[in-house]
Amino acid sequence: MAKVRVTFSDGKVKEYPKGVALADVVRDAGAPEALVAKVDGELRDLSTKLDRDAQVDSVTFEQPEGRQVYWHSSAHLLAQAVKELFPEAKLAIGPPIDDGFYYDIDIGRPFAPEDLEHIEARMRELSKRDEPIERVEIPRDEAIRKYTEAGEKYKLELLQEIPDARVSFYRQDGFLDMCRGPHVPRTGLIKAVKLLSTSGAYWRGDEHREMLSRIYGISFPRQEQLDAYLHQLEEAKRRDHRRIGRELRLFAFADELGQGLPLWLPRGAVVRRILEDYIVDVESKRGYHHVYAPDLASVQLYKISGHWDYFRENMYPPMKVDNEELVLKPMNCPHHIMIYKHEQHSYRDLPVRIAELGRMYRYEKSGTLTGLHRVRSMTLNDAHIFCRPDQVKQEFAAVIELMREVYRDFAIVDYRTELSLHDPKDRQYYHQDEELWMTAEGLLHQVLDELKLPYTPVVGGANFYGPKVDVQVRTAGGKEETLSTVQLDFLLPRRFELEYIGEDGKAHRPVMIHRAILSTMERMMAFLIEHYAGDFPVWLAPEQVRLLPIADRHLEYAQEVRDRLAGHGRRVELDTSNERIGYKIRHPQLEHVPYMLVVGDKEASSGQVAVRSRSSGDLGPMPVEAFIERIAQEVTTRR
RNA sequence: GCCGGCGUAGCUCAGUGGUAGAGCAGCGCACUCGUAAUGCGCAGGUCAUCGGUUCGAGUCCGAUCGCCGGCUCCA
Repeated sequence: MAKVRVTFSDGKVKEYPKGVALADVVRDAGAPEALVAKVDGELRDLSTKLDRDAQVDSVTFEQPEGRQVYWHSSAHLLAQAVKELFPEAKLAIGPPIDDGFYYDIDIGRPFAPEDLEHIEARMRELSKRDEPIERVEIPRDEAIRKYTEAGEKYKLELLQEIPDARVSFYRQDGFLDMCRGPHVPRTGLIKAVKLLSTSGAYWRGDEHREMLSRIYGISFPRQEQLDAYLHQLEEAKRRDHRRIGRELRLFAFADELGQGLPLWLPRGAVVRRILEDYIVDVESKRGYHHVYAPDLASVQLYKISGHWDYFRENMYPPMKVDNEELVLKPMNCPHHIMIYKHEQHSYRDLPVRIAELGRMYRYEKSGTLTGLHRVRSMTLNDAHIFCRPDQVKQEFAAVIELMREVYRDFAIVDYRTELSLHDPKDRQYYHQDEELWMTAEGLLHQVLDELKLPYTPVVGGANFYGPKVDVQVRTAGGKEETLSTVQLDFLLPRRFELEYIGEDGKAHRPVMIHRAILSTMERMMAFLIEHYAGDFPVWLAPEQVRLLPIADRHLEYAQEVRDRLAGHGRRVELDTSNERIGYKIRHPQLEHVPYMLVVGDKEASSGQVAVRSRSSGDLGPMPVEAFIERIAQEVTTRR
């Protein structure tokens, strides 16, 4: 009998009869938990028969690839449940996502919350039936006939684009779904399921096409894992900057004021001013020059820059005054370009780094606005570097270094870097000079590689004027968004005919780097609130110290201490209420004030304060001077 | 902008067609207290807005506005 040689990931080699099922191989290898297996690096169903020598690795739920397969199979189970409950439903697509899975379905009406419960219950039943999930290959024309008869128009559309003569399907019980696979071997493996939400989703992501109903769900092999996941979701909600922002009185919105237009309340404004002072200071040390530009500009400026052609749908419409047409500025770059152009530059002057905490107004679709993450009025920590072509790499590297310094100060470690490139197939969103794109994108690839910065390329993510490097962070809601961005631009210098005088006495064209490190003040604030879960470190805390006198007779001493701390620049408040100390502590504790100072008879007579920390509780008494020193130390080290 | 859900006191939420409620916060009074809620009292509402059905609407219907979750888009 013919044999096949299997090499396992630990290097062991074993022989099996030719045609052995992968399920038997992985079981033999001591991996009964395997959901699928990799054969020479490619994911395969466990039912696959092995007919050649190969490297075989078992894949379980613990591995990201295993999860994806598991959730993909869960999406099929969801579809099966929906089809049983709503036979007229038309299925679209049902992929796994980072956290779970979804399926886009058309049942001619939206799903109601009760529908979800019924579907979820049906999924549990289907899991209990524990049917095998089998791969079947069907000739293409037969598949087309099946789907035409069934009226599955979305599947049919997908099928039209598959060139192969045979198309793979997966069958569980009577349910059949076109799918590339692979899948877990049995429905019974999908044990703990929760359908989380429904929403509308455009067919193929195109807002001009049908609106389908999407059901999101999550699943795990064990109930405890699902419970833990749901608990974690609840915990994340507690970090939500909208909730903490309201509770800590940092910012607010008012219906009367308009959508997406945040108000910075006094305590939030304190944090913002610290951030602004901080970044201006850091940038100044690195050769940036800070400027101010008006919020309004002639539409003419944006016609030259190209924003009018490529960015108009995000701009507020122009207002006519006298013989001018003015718009609210949606970006700062043209203004900084005007500043660059205001004087002549020698090659010796470059790079010129023009920075601004630039307030911008963008018309964002109403449905996209969320808290401070996405607003219509925002202030960007913006800068534009005008440099010679031979300086691009070093300037780019300097920006990345600056970013790393800033991230250290805020203890930001959890982020991902993307290289956003233009999509040659989608020309209308990008400037038309393909050669410029090649130059700019090639340069960015090179710079990132030299900096050893790992990144994910994103085709179609570029701005109209050039490619960019985006730093992605996660919100409490689990969504990714851009914090820092560095963009390379050969286009605007050309459109504005920017020049510098070279060594040869002739005019040359500079290159622009657009960059934002702290993002917008709004988004940074949202990020920091969630990052710290409201526990701002002392240097950022809107209120650093709350003074808590034990009784009325200690008010005078408390005031004295308050004044001394304020004299050292501390942000300090005094609780003058007639309450007992436990109650007085509760409030600053809930408001995330880092230090509480309790003063009573003992402290007043000895010139001390009893220090309580928000995080570690009672620290005992110490001289006022010692506390002042301690907190000053924390502020300078930004702890 | 599109799909769905939601909108009752500053906040969290009860209230299934028949006289608008609770807790916390706020204000007043008393207690002067040692590390996360002292007690008593008082106030607080065009039930998002507008229209409709009904003898009667917080409750049912419609529109508008806003918020939330997605889609699309993006700092």
